[in-house]
Amino acid sequence: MTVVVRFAPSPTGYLHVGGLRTALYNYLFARKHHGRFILRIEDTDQSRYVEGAVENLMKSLRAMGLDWDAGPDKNDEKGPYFQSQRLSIYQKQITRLLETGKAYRCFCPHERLEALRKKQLTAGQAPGYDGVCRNLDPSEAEKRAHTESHVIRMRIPDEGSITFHDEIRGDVTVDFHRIDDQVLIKSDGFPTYHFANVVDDHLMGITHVIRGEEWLPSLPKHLLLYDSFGWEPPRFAHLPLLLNPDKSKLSKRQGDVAVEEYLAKGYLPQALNNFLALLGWNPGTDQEIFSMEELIDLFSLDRVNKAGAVFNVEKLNWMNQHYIQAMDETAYLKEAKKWISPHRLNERADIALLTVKNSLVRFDELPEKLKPFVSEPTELTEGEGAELMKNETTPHVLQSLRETLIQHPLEKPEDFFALMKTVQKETGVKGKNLWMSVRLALTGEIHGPELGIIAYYLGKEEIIRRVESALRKM
RNA sequence: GUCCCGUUCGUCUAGUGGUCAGGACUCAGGACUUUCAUUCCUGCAACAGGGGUUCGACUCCCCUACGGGAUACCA
Repeated sequence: MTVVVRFAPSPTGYLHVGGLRTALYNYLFARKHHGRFILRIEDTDQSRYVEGAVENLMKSLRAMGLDWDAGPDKNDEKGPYFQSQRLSIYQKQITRLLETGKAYRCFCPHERLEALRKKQLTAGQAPGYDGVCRNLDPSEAEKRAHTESHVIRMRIPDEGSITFHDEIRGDVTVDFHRIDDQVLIKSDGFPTYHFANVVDDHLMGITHVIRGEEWLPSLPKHLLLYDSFGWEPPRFAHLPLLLNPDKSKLSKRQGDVAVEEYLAKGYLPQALNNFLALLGWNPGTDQEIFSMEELIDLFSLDRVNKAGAVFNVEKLNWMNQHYIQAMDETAYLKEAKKWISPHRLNERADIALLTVKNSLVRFDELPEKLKPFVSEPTELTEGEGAELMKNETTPHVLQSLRETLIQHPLEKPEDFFALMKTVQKETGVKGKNLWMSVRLALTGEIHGPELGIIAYYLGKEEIIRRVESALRKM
């Protein structure tokens, strides 16, 4: 049997990191089993239509390297892959359920149900449909359907229970009387999630439904639907949720949740994938860094955790830094140059970029990290730097450096060390006093990359200019 | 309220009856270094509670507590 899985987001505007994790697990599972990975857009809620959301979703998915075998832009005989374009299919299928009495038309006005709900809630009862239209005469209902606004509900058995198997959670049992007569077709003719989902999963030949845990409680309804149709249900795996630091379901309010935002901050797709893969799954070894190939090779549903996982940015940061460090020079330089404006650096840009490579956590930090190279030192009036500049040896050091510089070459970073050696000999100043004076004169900062590299980057003339400027301020 | 799911260091996790409960992130200390960072070393830190079962429970069962999810003509 060929594995067929799907990622079925509703287009709400952007790709949520939780959604990405679900997509990733589906993708890994599909690739591992040489199966198919399908992208299906669940746009059955007309009121939630967001312009450009689907394009945006696909863009993020592509940026993350998750390619699908069929989807909105890759139609085939099982499509279309927009649920909003499959209305006739749902119409046809619901008829079967109506005919067998597994579903019925409900003409209850919204207001009545609303009031009913309220009453039930205040009475401390479980809210649910009271079944007024449950036993309407089908032919009578059929007639009314032409003129009256209505929905179609599924008929849940009055008694009994259902036990189902989840690949991650094991066997779960739910009583039928707990389940409401779920709406299948809304009054606007669109299907609800439950109906469209089951119909599409079956028609598209989905073999494994891998989705978030929030769907676990409604699985009985879905199973009942498969049963009503006489279809064999796929296997199900409900993934633990991604959590905020306070353990609630990961939400926008408590930090970034959009994949595009992480990308915009300079997190690498590989790092984000690696990080997300480990949030709820691990291969049982101490390994933490995985290529996509390794993840595909090692992934299995039975090693997915049951408990929710807090999305810990600290760990993601560490991982991203690791991935940046691991990039080869060419790849790094290519990426880094996307994050700086081209005119900020001189012709020795590469050495500056390479120098800050190991300290980068995210690429959006690049301009800040490059400051020691590009910024004009500002006058030091207070703080540790100002104190050091007041040091009486400082002017001597700078004078000496200026003269030495004129007489010696500076064609590579190492030349600067030789140069400083000379300054040390001539002034008798060494260690921190020597180096800090120069660092402050050149960058205006007490911290920064190795001075030899900064000096080489700046070049003789610029160094002399800055040294003289510093001397004038003293 | 009701139903469902869950619970190992602060966080991500390993662990499937006998372990000094392991690793990673964070944090602290140290080494290296002209500074910061990187790197390396060391350290702090956990089985929610109570009952069983067993010679023996983090591991199995039950209860409680806590957390989360679901209870929509949203997905």
